[in-house]
Amino acid sequence: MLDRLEAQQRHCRRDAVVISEGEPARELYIVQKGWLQSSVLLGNGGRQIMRINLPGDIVGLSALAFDDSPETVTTLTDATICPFDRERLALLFSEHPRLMALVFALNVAERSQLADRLASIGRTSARARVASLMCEIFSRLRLVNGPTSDVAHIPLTQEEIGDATGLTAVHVNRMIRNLVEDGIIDRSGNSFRLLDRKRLEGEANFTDRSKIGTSWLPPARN
Amino acid sequence: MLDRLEAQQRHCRRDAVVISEGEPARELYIVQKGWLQSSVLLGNGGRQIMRINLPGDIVGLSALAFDDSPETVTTLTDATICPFDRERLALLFSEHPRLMALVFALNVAERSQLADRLASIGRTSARARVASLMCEIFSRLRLVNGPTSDVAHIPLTQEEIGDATGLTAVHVNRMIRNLVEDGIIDRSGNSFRLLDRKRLEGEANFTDRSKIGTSWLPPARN
DNA sequence: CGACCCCTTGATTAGCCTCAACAACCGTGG
DNA sequence: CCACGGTTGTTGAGGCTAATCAAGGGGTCG
Repeated sequence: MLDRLEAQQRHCRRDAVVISEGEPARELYIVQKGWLQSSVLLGNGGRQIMRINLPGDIVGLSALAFDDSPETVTTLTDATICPFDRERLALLFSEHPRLMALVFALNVAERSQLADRLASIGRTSARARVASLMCEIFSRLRLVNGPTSDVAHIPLTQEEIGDATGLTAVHVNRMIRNLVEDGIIDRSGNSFRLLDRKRLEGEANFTDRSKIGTSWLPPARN
Repeated sequence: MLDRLEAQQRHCRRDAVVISEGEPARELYIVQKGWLQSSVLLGNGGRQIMRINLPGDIVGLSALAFDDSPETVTTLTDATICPFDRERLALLFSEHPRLMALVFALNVAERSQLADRLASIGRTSARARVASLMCEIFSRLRLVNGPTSDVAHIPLTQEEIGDATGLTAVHVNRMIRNLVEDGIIDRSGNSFRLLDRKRLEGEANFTDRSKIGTSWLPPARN
């Protein structure tokens, strides 16, 4: 059934706008390849990146509550996405309650990650915020690439890391070099290596939210 | 069906802990009366309030993804809540897809409100953050009390407003008096009156997320 | 080769935090 | 009834974190 949702493929190159803030959005997308980001623009010219979307993510769920999208979704790299419209999902709701409950659970988990980011930005230092973002990305990449990958190419400019953590690009730069100096991570270009995961997660106050419990789910229909 | 979820009632007095961060939580709650708040504690002693829960809210949805709750839920006033366990919701999933889709949509809307708060804290000034919280509360109270209520008793200490906006109590105090001085809101004790909604919402960069679209929902089963 | 983007670094500034003291209010118990 | 401690709100002074401003370097793409 999920495969059927991925029947259509759309290829996008870097910096393509998939969903535009304030405009009608009746489609959802499953990310199959590449990185995307969801963000909002503010009246004062600022931008806040809400989430980095990796392969396996469902993007555009807000179409389920609003006719017009509250956020912009843009590709960070060349990407392949699978569009389907929300009525398709309604069908899924009706016919496959167990699957739907799983999607619901994933959405709840995503909300928790957003909450973690909120706590990070609201109540921790710049260094901890950057560390937190790193933790989240590494943790989620482990789901995609396997549990041993402690080195990653992260296609984010420091400006974008700043927009995700509520900092300026200049200060992000200082914090990253700071973490490198202390031997917690290593970096060359956009490739990062996790040297001391314990310490990074400690400083970031990080909790892994990628394992979800499914024992409560309703049974499959047939 | 929803009435049946509210069959059991539990009365809690102020400052009661309903759900504890890190502890097993297999129950959900519908808020029937009173105010609650969801928050997390950080290693550095800080606290971040994620959401103010008002009557009509469903609290504890994170039980759908995690066996242990990622957040603490506490009453801000005496309150009446209706507990039901998550297997009940699984049943709802199976038998009433339309209703379930609606709950899903509500959860998505909640996520958008969280995202708005994130943008507010990450990218706007202290004054705008306080204004934003005010907007959200007034907007949601309008859903509960009718569209004309521009005066409200808000049972939050300035410390709590600070924990919701990522500020200190001291600075919250200054920002509130700031808004009062400028004739945007009025206050005596914890009673607030909205004097200039346009300006408050403008400064806060506020968008109302309480109206959700339901045209895509699957049909009712019978 | 030049234009542009991104990274890097230094100097200065501003916004919010910290610390501190006191007033107002509340529920409690004497 | 009042005394009391505890919580919350208020205000001022000073300090620190991160923003802003500015300049230059390196890489890439046309």
